[in-house]
Amino acid sequence: MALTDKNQLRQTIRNAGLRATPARIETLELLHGVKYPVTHADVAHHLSGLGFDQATAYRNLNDLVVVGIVRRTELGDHVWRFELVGNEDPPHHPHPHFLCVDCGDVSCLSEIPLPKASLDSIDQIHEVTEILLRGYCRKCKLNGI
Amino acid sequence: MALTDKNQLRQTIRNAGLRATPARIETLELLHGVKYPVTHADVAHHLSGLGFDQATAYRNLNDLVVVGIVRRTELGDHVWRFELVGNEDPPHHPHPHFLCVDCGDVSCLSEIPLPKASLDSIDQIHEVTEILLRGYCRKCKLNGI
DNA sequence: AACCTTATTGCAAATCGTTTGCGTTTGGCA
DNA sequence: TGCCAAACGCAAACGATTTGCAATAAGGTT
Repeated sequence: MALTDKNQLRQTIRNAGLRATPARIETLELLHGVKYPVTHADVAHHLSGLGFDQATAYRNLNDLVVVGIVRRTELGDHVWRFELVGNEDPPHHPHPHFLCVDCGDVSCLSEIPLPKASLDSIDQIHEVTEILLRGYCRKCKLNGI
Repeated sequence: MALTDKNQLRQTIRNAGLRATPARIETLELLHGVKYPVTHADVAHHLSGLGFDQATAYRNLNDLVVVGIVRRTELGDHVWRFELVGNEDPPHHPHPHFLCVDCGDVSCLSEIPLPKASLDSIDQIHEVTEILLRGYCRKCKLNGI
């Protein structure tokens, strides 16, 4: 009955024009269960524990990105991360992330005010689709960097 | 006499505690000549034209980063980019970049006002060292994306 | 100016994250 | 139920980056 119900997930996938395979359903379930972007490796590891090949994990994530169910992000540490696009309105609006360069933790900063107006005034920029901040998180500060 | 004078570069390298080898001097000269971050491959290609190995290019860039002469950035396309730290004050202040996900061009947005205050108020963040924007540049918009 | 120590280099092989070729399996519409 | 393209598993290919090792060279010392 929940939105993460297997049949619901199956429907989401089918509506996007993809076949609802077990690996894809598992992938979406995993993505529904986290609150920050996960890496290719995270998903591949999870799926391989269920008997799926990691190439399948990679391919499915990319497919889900292509059809717009999932968003792919690069946070500066050379690995792709994935998160559900979700039902935001509009669905693809800029979504800032913060990556701690020390511990690798990622935070979603959906509520932070963006300097949208000033960005629009920059000559080179037509449209900003993503904003990423990097630095040190408080936890790592406490551990004495 | 210029700051990019070979002897000046040699001195900069020596002051940082590294040996002033021809490859390093060439690397710094190249970095002085550009106004946006260049990739490992850019530098490696330039140096290999001068008879240096690409492993040398990679190692030198990383060394220059370690000693603080060069800054390493990741703009979301899975390649490291490098730029001089320069004589800013303070030398490592957040330095926003814009990457066009279509054509790959990079712009430095050193003058754009940052929401510094609001960032500091985010719980997870202790210090922001880098800001990156991605999207489409005007040039690519004109070419009809 | 020759000398010694150790950082740096060249080359090739290794590694990491990711993608792809190909023959086999499977989802889902007819 | 049967068909066919989509998706799979496997293993090999890939591009960016790093590393091991023996040879070379920077720069302080004599």
